[in-house]
Amino acid sequence: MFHPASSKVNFPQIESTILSLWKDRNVFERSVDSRQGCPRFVLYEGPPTANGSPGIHHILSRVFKDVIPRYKVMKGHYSPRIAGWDTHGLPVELEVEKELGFSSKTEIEEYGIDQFNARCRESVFGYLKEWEAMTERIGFWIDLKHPYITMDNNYIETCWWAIKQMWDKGLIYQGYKVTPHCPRCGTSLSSHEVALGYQDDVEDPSVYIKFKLAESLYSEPGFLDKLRGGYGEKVADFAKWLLNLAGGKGVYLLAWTTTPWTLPGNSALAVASDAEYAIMEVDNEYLILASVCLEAVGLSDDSIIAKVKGSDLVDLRYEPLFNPKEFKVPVATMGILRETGGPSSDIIWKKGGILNYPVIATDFVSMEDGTGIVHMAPAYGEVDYEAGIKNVLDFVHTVDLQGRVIGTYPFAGKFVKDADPLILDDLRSRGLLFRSEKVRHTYPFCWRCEAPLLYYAKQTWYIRTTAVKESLIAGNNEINWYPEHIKYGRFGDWLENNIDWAFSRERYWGTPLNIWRCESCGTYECVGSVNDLKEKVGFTGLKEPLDLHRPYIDEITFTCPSCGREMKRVLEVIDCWFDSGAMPISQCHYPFENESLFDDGRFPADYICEAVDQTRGWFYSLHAISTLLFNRPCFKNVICLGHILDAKGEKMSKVRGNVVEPWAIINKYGADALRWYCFTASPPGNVRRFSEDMVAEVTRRFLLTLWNVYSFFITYANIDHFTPDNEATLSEQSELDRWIISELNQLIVDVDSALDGYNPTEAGRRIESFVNDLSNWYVRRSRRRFWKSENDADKLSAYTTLYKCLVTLSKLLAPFIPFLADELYQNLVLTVLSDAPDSVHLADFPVADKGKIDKQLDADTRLVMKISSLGRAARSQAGIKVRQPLAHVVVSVAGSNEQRSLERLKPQILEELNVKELKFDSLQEVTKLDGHGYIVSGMELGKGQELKVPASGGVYQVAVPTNIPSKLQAEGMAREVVHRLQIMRRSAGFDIADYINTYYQGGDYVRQVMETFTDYIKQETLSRQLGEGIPEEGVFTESYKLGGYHILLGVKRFG
RNA sequence: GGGCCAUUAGCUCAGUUGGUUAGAGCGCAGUCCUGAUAAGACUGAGGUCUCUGGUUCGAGUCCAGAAUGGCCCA
Repeated sequence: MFHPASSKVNFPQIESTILSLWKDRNVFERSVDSRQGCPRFVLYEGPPTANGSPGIHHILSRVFKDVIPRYKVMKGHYSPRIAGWDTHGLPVELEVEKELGFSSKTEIEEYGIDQFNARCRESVFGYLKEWEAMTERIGFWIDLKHPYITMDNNYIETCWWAIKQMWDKGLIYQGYKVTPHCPRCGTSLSSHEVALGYQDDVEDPSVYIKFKLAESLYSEPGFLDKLRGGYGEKVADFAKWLLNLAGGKGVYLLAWTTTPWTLPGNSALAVASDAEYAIMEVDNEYLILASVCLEAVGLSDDSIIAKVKGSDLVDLRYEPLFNPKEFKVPVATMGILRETGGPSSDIIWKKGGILNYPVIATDFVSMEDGTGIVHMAPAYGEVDYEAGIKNVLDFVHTVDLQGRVIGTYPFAGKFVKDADPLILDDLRSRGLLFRSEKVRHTYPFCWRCEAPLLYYAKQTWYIRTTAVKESLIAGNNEINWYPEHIKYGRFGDWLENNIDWAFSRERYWGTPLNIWRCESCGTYECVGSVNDLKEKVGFTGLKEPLDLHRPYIDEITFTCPSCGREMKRVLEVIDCWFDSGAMPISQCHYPFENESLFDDGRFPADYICEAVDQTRGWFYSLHAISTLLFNRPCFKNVICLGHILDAKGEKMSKVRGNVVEPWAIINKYGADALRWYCFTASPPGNVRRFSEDMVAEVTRRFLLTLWNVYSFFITYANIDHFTPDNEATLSEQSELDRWIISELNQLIVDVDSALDGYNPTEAGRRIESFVNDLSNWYVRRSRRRFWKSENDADKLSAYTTLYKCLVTLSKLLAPFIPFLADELYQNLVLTVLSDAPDSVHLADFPVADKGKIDKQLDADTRLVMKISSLGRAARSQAGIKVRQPLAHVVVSVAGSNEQRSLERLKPQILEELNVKELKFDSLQEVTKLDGHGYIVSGMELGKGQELKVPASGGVYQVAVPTNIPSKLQAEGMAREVVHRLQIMRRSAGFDIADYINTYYQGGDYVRQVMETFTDYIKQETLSRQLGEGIPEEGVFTESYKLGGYHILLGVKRFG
């Protein structure tokens, strides 16, 4: 006996039972261990940042991570799966800062780095629990007991080893560059972090500033001669000409900017040599700007006094808007670089500056926006900085790392964005602000704290990924991407445009950068392991228990091998993307342990899966580190998921309040429903709109259909005491059974190949369509076979067939909906076969018996369905219920082959359409029957009732007769009576297998029908007796009017 | 400004190398069937396959351009 399976089902409840069953029997561990010695299948878990609750998008990626290894295990692979947690980095620090109410690095340092990091460590564990609970609940099988944790000493040590490898290959360097800097977090961001934080439609000032030509300078005695000597005839003559032209009126160069706060740092103006510039007279002043920009700036051609080339303007001098000397900010002159031989190029700049304020020529001057004259602040722009080096400009820092204006400016102490209006006011009061507007554009913000990023020149550590660019690209060629377009699209493009990885962070909670520097002579050393460190001469400061984090690591010093003074660690920690990208080796503490990593199949991974935002995140950091260290990719296959939006197609965010709470969905519909939705609702690479309705729909459409088939089977199998017997060979298999078995084997082939090709969506949809056929054709057409009283070979065949389908389905579905699949398996298999594996997840994946695939039969059955569908339509049009038997139908098909096919499967059509005979005729003849005693359904009639005969195939017409012989009318009446009695049985609360006595009262016609069909009625309704006259007591009665005749029916439980 | 993806019924999605009348599910209206009943069948309404060109005997499908949306980059 199987355990009863009610058609009323509570999936979440079933799932909780299965969860405890898995736990009790250690099913996950055993599913892994039992495959030891088999070929490996390796999943790398991209570690989630454990500082927030898991969202619906995490569930999406986790179930996609789960389905493939589950499948591979059932296919005979050994697949230990190690969980991982990303514990470092700004996200964690920010959470703690929020708790403590901090808003700057100073506060953290006053609080104490040791305490601060201790809280970070704690905060990470706080979220682990919820993640573990969710992971378990959705059936994501991964070893949560032995996860890799990026903050573990061993993990850090491997990262150190990796950095040391790169250091030894000369791939690590320190650059003085302009980097995107977060003034709140006080650190630079890498380009992939910047990519995470662009915001559209940001409002910024759009201002046009007048830079006054340095007339006073030019009028100094002897200056022009000096110019002539230093810069040549042309420069001096042009200046002289220009001043004469202006005739004492002010001459201004007009420049445009959206960042007024950089104006005090200005030290040059750039023009395009080849462009034409116009000298305009406006309001009794002279303005210079590019001719093509006149219209955009709102100036008319009429005011043009003269036109010159950009190259003419080069080396003109102008007056600073704010003289740095006056406001006491540091100034240096750029351009003298000294190679120190170390990893860093020290830059020796002349202090004090030249303060010459020249016009320079560059090749990046845009004519799209602005005036064709670009304001240059070498400290606050990448191109500005490079132009500064090239043209020996002054380098003026007017802002500190918190983004506050320094010096003695009237707006000193303000955050740059707040200083903007004050700076503009100041300029306006001096008549230097030509126009001030607002612009909306895209601007980068910190991906965590949303502070506007400032481009800021400072020293940063880089990994020279550009050195291995060709290898990065070559390695990518070996990776299978799903969807495919990512490979040479988003990811490939990113590699083609590779730039060095700025990987140091001036922060606290992260893997400390393992570089020590002698403050005295500037010698650098990179330390590759804890032992390396301990062996250093003069080593000091290591405390037990070992903690490689700041501040403890900062206290470790050793003796400089060059000068004998003290080596101290540089203060940076590393980008947490480096942590996660190093996981292939760091999770194993390679090479300090697990040296066999590369020989035993643990590297590279067979499969990884994350959302598309990881293209420049984890996908890249994995690929970069692997290529830098081993010159090969570390993953073979990757599914790249699209983002999840809300039901309206809007991005989910806490601010909008449209975030889906995964627990609510799971508690209501169950994890399987959510999983099935994730797999089948839309292709994984696409953006998807999530809504609860969709989960409800897959539950109804698929899970409940499957459950109904299962529950139907259990109900009848128990009534008939059916016991599956694998040994039994079925001699007398019906066409229907052979068909569904053929479809089943085809399904196995298709699902296997789809999963093998990393396409769970296709696989799932195939299963859906099979279950639909199974339910709506096989079971529907087989109902009578299960219901009939004889236990004959046909009935046994039906049970055996449906059993086979359900058991196979449970195995095919195991990777997708692990709970329901096991529930089915437990009851269908384990209750009868005690020596079977005790979970479906320990079973082998089904193997197709291709010999049982009969494509002809499949096609023929499709034809039967098609003809039946047309027949039902014709009946419906004729208004004749299916319960009313008809003498025959006339059918036209494409040819004699199809006719033979239908003949063979005739019983299915006769029963489905409730007719006694199947007749064939030509298309034309069948069509003519319409309206002449028949209703015809099938091909559309074209205009003028002319049949449009297609060139080939699909010529189907079905004609049903509209007049019904009295004999058949009586039979229809009998079927109607059976139907009513069945409803009454149920209303009376009888069990499905209860025997009853049946009574009736009616006129002569009723009596005649009841007598003629006594046996039939008794058999269908499990009646021991069928008698006229209703007894007084204990009988459930109903009266009906059937076909114009009154009838009173009564049922009573037998015995 | 550049790149990638998407656009097919009210919604979610199929649509094979170009080939007869573009499909399914949900939803809506109606009818039917049913001891699978929290299902099922049939019918109906609902489509300028985003648009404009081009290639072709023939384009939802191939090519070019545009629009809208999403993502990524500058």
